[in-house]
Amino acid sequence: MVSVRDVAIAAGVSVGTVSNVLNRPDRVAAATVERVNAAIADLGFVRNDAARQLRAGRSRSIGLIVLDVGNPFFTDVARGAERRAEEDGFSILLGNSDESSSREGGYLDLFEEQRVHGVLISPVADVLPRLRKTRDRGIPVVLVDRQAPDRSFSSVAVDDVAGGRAAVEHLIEIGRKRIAFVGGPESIRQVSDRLSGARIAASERAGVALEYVPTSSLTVRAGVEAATELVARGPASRPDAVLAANDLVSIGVLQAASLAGMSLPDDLAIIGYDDIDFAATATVPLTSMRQPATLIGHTAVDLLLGEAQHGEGFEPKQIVYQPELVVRQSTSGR
Amino acid sequence: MVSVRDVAIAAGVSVGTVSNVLNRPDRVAAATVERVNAAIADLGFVRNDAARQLRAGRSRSIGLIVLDVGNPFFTDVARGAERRAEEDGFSILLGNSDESSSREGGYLDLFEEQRVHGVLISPVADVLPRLRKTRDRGIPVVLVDRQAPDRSFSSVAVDDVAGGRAAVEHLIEIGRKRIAFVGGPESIRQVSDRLSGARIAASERAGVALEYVPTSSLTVRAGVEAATELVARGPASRPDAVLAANDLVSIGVLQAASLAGMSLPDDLAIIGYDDIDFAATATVPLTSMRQPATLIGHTAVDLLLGEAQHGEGFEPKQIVYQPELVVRQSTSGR
DNA sequence: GAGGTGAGATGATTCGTTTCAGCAGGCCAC
DNA sequence: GTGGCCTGCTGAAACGAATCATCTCACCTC
Repeated sequence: MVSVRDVAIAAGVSVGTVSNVLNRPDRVAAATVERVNAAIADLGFVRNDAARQLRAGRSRSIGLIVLDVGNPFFTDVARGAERRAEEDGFSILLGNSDESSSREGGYLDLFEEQRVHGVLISPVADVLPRLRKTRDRGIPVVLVDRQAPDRSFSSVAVDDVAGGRAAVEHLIEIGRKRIAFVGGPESIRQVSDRLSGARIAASERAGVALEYVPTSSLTVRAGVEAATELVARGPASRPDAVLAANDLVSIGVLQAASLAGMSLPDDLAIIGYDDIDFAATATVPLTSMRQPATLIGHTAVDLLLGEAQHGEGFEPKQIVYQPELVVRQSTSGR
Repeated sequence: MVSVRDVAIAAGVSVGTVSNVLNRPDRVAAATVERVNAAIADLGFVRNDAARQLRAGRSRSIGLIVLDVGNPFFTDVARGAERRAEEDGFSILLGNSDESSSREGGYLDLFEEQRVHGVLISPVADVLPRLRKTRDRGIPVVLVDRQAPDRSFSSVAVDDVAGGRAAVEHLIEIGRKRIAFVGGPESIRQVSDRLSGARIAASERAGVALEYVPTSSLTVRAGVEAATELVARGPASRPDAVLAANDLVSIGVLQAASLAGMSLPDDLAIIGYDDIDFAATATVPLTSMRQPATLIGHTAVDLLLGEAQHGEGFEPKQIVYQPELVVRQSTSGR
């Protein structure tokens, strides 16, 4: 492996000069810059990032921990974050917790060891104490798609209570009375917030019943399982509408309901959440609550870099976007 | 920031002993281990990965560059890779080239600077010379979903020629004569291989015409655009079947065709490629060529770690899986 | 020609970890 | 009592880049 030292020897200068060529070429005479660059190309020199980081004290990476890489919502968040990070010469390390606390913890450990510039996280459950430790070690943390109850962390979120509420209000408007909320686990804030929004909307209207149908995760498979149980009930006790905690679950519900021969949305109206690209292309195009995924990622990195610059005593900021109802066939029947 | 040195002082031992507690606790007396661990917990010591790496000469990460993180096929590959890497204590750095050579190059630079343990890449176009350099620097490279024409690299791929061929044979079997292959750019090997497989199948049957409809990328949007142009033609010159280069494109085609009021699969049969989860849940469930995505990622890491251990003179291995036709409504009409 | 200036280059030092030759002291065998 | 051999621990030497106080020297001014 060739190091700055080798380059320095080859170019007939000192290591300090090579370093200057690399980092502040304006301080070096043009002829020297050229000579050093020639030596670099010649020897195939590649900077050792570990050495830079060791010296600098921290890395130029930002850790991002998401609940599920298989969910397009999160890949969109990641894409937004990456684009913003790129602007400032940072890169994103993507970690996938798969809704598991232990995997989440593993990534936090990893990111701390890497002396990451900051951490963006869509937390599984209550890792707030852990995150406080991380921040105490000097690593800024920004919550994604979730707010800290005590406002002690910066966050970029969408108003999930309002979203759950708007979704159920829409279902009520189209005449539905027996509504099921499908999703879980409740420990995920997105789930519990959307559920409580749904409950508020339902309680405001007489004659509307809201049932909570828990699932163990937010996947297509979980949606299929929950819906299979639902449609197996008699038509009388069966709900006439489903609000799913996210689009993956709603696609599962839709799949199971069609398979059981139900007519959509007549027998069952379905609303999803996130408005991923595939919602519009589903068997019956899905009504969904749209969230500005790319923007969320972008803003989160913004906040993080701001916090990283200001250092201590930075006032956490909470950003909340509003979701938007996108009506399609699964609730409008064309 | 607390270092091994601080821990050593706190525990009343030397730095060497702290390091041994961290890495080979069996060589240290039990009482000492305990004392050191207490000091670590007490001070909140976190290893500095940069320093470890600098010493070790390379990192415990593996770089993975994919063409599109938004494509579930690649997130499945990533998941498989991650699972396998985890087993040996490695982590995956995920880079998204978005089919852009310059972004791809950027990630390669980054990974080289990080002295990554190895690189898994689904290449955009002809980066082979560049990859050779990377390997010459001592970083093993494994191609994913693509073979090196000269077998100079290890690779894990799926037989795309066979896949394209099988797909078109299926279309011919169900009586289609005017087949369009939609996808691009051709510089992506997956596209050109699937296309040439398709051409072989078409040429073997008299009276079957195959048309190539290029797109600029492999996305839903690109599929919509291409299909919009196709359906605008008169029914006589319009194809009666489409093979899309991947599922995202096929979903776009399907969307545009339905919107234009075409009856599927009667007016237009559609086959996708990859069999992502969303293929089965599309407006009209999509026939698709299934690829073992998770297995591909798993195997790629396997090969990589093997190559990394053997060092020089490692004989590259080419692994080729066979795709599998999954017939659904978009070609069977229920 | 003395004194001053500043661009350009230098090289010792630093970051935190791992490694490894070597040391202390206890124990056993002869 | 000496030599040999453990076990457990030590401390200095790397790893590669960045920093910064310091030096050199060409050039300018009076």
